[in-house]
Amino acid sequence: MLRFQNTLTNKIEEFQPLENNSVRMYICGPTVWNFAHIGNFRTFTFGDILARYLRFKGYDLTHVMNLTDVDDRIINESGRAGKTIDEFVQPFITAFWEDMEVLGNKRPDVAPRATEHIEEMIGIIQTLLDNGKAYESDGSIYFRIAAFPEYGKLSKIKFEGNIVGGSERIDTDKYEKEDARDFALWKLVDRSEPAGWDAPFGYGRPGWHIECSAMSMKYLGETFDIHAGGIDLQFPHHENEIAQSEGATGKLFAKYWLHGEFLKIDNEKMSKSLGNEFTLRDIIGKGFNPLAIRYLLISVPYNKQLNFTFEGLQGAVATIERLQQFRRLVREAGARAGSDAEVKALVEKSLTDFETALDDDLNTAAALAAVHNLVREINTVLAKDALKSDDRTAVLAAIEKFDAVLGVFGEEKPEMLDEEIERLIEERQEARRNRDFTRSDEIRDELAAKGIILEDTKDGVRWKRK
RNA sequence: GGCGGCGUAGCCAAGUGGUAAGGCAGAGGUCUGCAAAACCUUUAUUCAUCGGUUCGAUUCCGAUCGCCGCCUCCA
Repeated sequence: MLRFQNTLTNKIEEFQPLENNSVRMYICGPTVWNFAHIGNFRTFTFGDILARYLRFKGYDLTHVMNLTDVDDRIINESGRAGKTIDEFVQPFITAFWEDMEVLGNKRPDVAPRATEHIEEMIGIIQTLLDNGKAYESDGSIYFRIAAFPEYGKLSKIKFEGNIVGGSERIDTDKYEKEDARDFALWKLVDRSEPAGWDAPFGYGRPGWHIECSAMSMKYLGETFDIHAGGIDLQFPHHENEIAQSEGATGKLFAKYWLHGEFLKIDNEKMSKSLGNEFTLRDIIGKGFNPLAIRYLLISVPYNKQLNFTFEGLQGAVATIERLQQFRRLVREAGARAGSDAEVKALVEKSLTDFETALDDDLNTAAALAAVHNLVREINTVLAKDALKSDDRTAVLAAIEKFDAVLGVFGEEKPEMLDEEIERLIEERQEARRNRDFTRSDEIRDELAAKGIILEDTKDGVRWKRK
């Protein structure tokens, strides 16, 4: 029984799809104006785990993640570079999908771009104008929060006592609003500016939040199951999405809201000024295995702050190697026919524990513990050379299941031909038989330099790729 | 100032009103020509601090200290 901490209701709730077995999910994606940093990827990796787990549970999932390519920074930067939005943004979109792939995150079913959905945004804004939930002021269109009494239900924000405008903040919506809380749906711009679109209510560009309402409802319907994103989007972005969408349709927008917590670096907030803001590319550039990064990102449940340290990442590297080594050992185990009741029970228990953990609001830490427990127990059996063939099949099947959700075991990619390796190993064995350890170590070092690690066992030499 | 989260061994951390998962690192051992890998043993009388409730609290309540977040673009 899958349960989520629903940030809309602030309760742990049993997951109940709106329709039978199909689940529709929307995750707020990146603003594609630079290389995304490691904190972004924590959220997107959590989204991937969520999607994988829903499929693991047998749900028929539609997974949408948007690409924001139309905010002020993008417009300004592209204008400055003398490029169209598309020219400016395309390299970052390419880089983003490369990063996602390298981290093992699967592509969403639909990844719509804001600039390709201006028409849908205009449609929603027109509806809001028609039903009195939006108004025009100095040519721009604003959402009328006073006309949406439920405003604040997601973030539980109260406006009394909050720091309001005024201070050091420069109000970019410099036009007259009925209420300071009202937010822009459509901003009037001059035709001389780098980017703008024609709408019945004037030439301009969309406000900061309308794109997600437009794209989510286009691909998932007016009411869908899950809306997820980073905690920082809860207010105002998601709150405003609810206001716009429900204001336009009169229907519930999304049933479950899940928010991923922040990532800290060395117990400090990640920021440019502290010089601790790393892109995924920075970290991979330091030579870390992307799978280890993935492991570290999912080693703490999504709704807890994660303290990212390079010491911890180093630990994740060792852990990943242990998991991969485990799969190799199981695959290569010489097994006698049959099955052992105790081993069989171990495998079943680990699968049960794994699913119980993830059912509990996607507790990946506990799920990994279930994996590690099986690894340790089966390694003990392997050390006694006592794994039977049916159990070996069951263990490999369990690894497949774990990895369908976690994606941390990875797959090996050949760099050196197997025959070549086998030939060198044979030569080394010959040298060892002649007790020519100088030569044998030479060969071992040579192979190690090419990422081939040798292990001498009583049954012969085993090799693996690092 | 308003609202929220967190503080568990050297590090990353799960968790619960009934006596501390898991990983990394460390120590000792088995195995090995030496390694590597794997296995075994070992590493928190204690869960920021101080009070309170309770037969019993790390877990509930209050206070204090510290860290983080939202309220302003941001995953």
